Amino acid sequence: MARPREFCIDQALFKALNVFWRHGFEGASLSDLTEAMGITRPSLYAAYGNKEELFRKALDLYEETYMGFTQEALKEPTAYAVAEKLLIGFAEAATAAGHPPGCLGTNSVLVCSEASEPIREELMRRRAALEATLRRRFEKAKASGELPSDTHPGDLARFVMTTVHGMSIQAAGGVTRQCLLRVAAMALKAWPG
Amino acid sequence: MARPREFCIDQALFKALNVFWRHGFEGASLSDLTEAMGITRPSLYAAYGNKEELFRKALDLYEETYMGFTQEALKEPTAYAVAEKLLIGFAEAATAAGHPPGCLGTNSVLVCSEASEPIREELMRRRAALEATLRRRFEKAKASGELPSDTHPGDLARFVMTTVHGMSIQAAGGVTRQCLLRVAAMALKAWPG
DNA sequence: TCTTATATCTATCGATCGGTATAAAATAGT
DNA sequence: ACTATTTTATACCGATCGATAGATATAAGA
Repeated sequence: MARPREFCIDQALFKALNVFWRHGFEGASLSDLTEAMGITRPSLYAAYGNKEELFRKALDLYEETYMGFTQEALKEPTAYAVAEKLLIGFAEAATAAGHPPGCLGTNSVLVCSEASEPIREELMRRRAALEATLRRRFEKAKASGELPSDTHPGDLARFVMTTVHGMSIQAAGGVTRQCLLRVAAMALKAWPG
Repeated sequence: MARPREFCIDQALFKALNVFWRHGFEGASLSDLTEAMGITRPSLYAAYGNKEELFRKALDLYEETYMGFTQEALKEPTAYAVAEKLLIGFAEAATAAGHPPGCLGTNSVLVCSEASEPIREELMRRRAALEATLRRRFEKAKASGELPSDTHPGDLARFVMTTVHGMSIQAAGGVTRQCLLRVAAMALKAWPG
């Protein structure tokens, strides 16, 4: 009973996701976004709220679309397999064709002006959540005897996350998938036991 | 034979370095910079050129002041000791008191608007230079028999740099020095041989 | 003291930032 | 055909961006 929208919300959100991925939250201007999405500013605000909400929606879409392997990895039977799948998954996701290299989360998490602190904190929260999940998985493995009793699950989780973030930076700098996979394999050599 | 400058160029540059460190190149506005430096805009332009040149000068000062340990590390007698000193040095530098956490180079290298691409490329260049130096050091160690003959020096250098960059992100997120040192120790367990 | 040279201050530049008021265009229901 | 409702496009908002013009203040040399 009203004029229908002339663009597809999800399709335009994908375009926005790509812009954010490449330039980060602050580096992506509304002009960049609307041009890539093929819509005007008022359409963007009517459909998504504002730039920050658009970013959060893009972030959700990103996790659904590209980070699904993390939930898959956590289902692996052994802690080692979880870490392996996580590292390989990130190496592949950060270098996949069809989207910018690196990790959207990492790309916007480091520094920003004070105006974007809420976004930075949101990203840090999500990052910490994954690390905590990983730590709990490793605690379980330690309790079940899979990991040696002198293993520190928190350290192990942090080490895996450190490698993941490092790979994300390397990927953003143009390092190839093969190279990252070798980095992942090397990190796994540090596995305890 | 002219009016003397009322501020110390090096001292003000240190203030600018801190602002860039915390907010990155784009996230640091001229207002942030001049306020921290205690000078006005025209003074800044007269003394340093423009924002980009100021950043490069701050970057040089940063490497002199905080990254000296990398050159020290490269003088270590064994490849393992080089890697160890590099990892420990970064862990400590990224968490030292008196300046923002993390690494200035990493903080501005990830993403930016198209206007700051030159800065991004400069940082990537410096990063790649350190990795190449490291790789050559590991090649020497392989030739001399210190490293097993099936070792890939490029992979090893990339793995060390990946860990360093990952630690930088962790530090920027508030991870403590002790935690980072344990990450460094864990990474060294992957050492070949 | 007068000139010359540089530094500083105030005030502003054009461009761009994120965001919006307004009104025309397009649909569905009556 | 008319009304209600939503989307669209144009044109603009105040704020901030990096950068600078012009005038004033402060020194050294003649």
